Amino acid sequence: MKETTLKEIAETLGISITTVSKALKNYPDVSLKTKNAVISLAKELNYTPNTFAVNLRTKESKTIGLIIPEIVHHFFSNVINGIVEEAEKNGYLVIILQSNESLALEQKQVALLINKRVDGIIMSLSNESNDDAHIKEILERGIPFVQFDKISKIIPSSKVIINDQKAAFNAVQHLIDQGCKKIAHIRGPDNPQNAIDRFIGYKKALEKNNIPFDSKLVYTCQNVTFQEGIDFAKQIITEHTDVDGIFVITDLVAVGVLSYFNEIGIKVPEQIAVIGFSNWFISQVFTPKLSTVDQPSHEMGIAAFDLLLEEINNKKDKKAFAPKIVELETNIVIRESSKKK
Amino acid sequence: MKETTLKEIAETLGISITTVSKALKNYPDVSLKTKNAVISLAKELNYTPNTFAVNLRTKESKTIGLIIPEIVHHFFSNVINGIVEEAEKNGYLVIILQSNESLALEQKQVALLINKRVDGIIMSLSNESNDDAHIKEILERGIPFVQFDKISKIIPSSKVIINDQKAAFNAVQHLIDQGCKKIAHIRGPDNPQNAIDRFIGYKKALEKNNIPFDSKLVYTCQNVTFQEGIDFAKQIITEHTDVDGIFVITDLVAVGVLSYFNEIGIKVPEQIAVIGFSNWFISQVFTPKLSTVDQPSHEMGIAAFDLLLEEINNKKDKKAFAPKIVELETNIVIRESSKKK
DNA sequence: CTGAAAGCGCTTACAG
DNA sequence: CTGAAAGCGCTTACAG
Repeated sequence: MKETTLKEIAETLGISITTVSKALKNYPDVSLKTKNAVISLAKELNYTPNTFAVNLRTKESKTIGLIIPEIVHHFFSNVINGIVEEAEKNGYLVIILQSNESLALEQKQVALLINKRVDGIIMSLSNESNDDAHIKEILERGIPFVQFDKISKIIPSSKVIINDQKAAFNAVQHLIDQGCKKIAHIRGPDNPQNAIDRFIGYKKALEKNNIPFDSKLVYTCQNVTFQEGIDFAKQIITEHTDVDGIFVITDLVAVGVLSYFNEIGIKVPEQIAVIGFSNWFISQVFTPKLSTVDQPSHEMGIAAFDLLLEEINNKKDKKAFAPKIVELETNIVIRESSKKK
Repeated sequence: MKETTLKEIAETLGISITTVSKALKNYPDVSLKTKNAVISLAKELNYTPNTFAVNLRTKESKTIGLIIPEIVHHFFSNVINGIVEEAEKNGYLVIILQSNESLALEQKQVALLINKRVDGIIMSLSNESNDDAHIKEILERGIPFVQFDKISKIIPSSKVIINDQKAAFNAVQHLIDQGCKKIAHIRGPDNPQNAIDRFIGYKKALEKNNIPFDSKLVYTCQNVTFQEGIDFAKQIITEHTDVDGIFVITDLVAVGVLSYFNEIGIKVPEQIAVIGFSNWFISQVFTPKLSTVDQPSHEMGIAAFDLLLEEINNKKDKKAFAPKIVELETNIVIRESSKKK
């Protein structure tokens, strides 16, 4: 179908393209009469400015890119939700890409977004990411960039994070307060900073309470799945008959643990207390209800977009911009799976 | 940062812009020597074609729009996943918008995407949608368009659907086969076609088995939430002490039902059998495990994108395109919540 | 208050 | 094999 252009409106009205453009953009130096004529004709013809031309002229697309490891994930879909909503409110659209936890895909996707000339990029790294070249390229090209959740500490960009060490510390301290003496940890993969930090928080809590750290009590997820929860739960009770508490990297895995314990009749929390991380929806409806650390996912999305927008605007105004780090609060949510007392 | 352009490459090499463009696009009528020189300089300068200019010239953006009611929803995030993956494979990017089940937002978002001149639009209607004007505008403008899941039957576009009537019929028949005599239905809101069709399937199954239909046994969700499951479960057992089966519009609500029955000690399936719809992840880990209808969400996403791509390509070739309807198979998944025998 | 003109960075039909 | 030129549809500095 033929799209209406400024030229057509100008010709129909017998005025110049310049004036039509100004009238539609409400410039002050157009007579009211002309303005009204233009606006009403534009409306009649269903005129919509050609974004491709506008983008080319203004060098911005009012579109940002978002790369996340997994869309089908309670935490990430909530973050997406926050970003998309906040972006729309501010006149921006969001292109979503999923790295599937693969570094190769992530690199390709960064290239796609650079190529697409999005106004900015928001990203959470894949578990495989241990190479920064593609991230550095984003910064070198001067593209506004915000990291969240799984971040690279050494990349000097804005970040939206939580204090994983502290949150993990509190979760483990809570288990200790409930009387747990031998606490296992099912941790995340080796690369992600948040898995590392939660592990450090676990160790620090033990140390603080004079409980010796035992590396044999630490189990490392490869894929962070429900099934791994089942498998590690089995392994833990086989290898350590006296474990009485488990701190798990994330709720999905923790629910796997609970599910296995339900099946073989281990009483939670009486025999073994369990606490997860993320406050996934399922955690509050599972039996027993899972204790966890609430992460403000929707708010993280909003904060990430806001930081990006600030950087985009500063860039437009040619103002310097120093990366900012926003740290959001987390809360321990105590439910049935850890309440021994 | 300054971006490299064709012009710069041309000037550096002392050749024309035309030749540079052709060399990079691998036209056959460029000497190998020139081609190599261009390619290697382009690489060195990190050249990336300016998509804004390419879009303007070619009149396509290799970007599609997706409007869904809710991102944070197991079914929809799986569909998004399928669409985003399939799009990327075919060189397309996906802009996501969420209508939040609001007609007003949905209308605004359609306008945004039209304005953005995406190459096509994929959409699932909001529960509020009972007005087609904005959808018709998509078609009138000749924008390739595919509906899925919550569709408008009368809009002549391509569609990816399941046979909701049949699937619901089978689910209810299954309850009857288990010996249920009085089956309640917690249905979805009034507008969505799939809620209507599932309701019809429910009625047909009763009819087929000579069970009288009783409108008092039908409960209508407004927001399709976990909490509504709890509330309706309570209402059902208060109002009808002899209900022995419930067919629920979707798993999220069904899990609410199960959760309430767990709490007050009603035995599922012995006293009341329950079956949901969608095969949400949680359904297989809940106690009791929820019977449900498996909907191939990821495949729906792939099919929707493929239909859209076909229409986009036909439009480019100026070929006529007749809307296609793809109906995907569903399967009943029988788990603990409905197995009386 | 109005408009001619340049230019954003590309693609491609056409000429040589 | 190479290149001059037109044109995609806008925006905006500038002149009148």
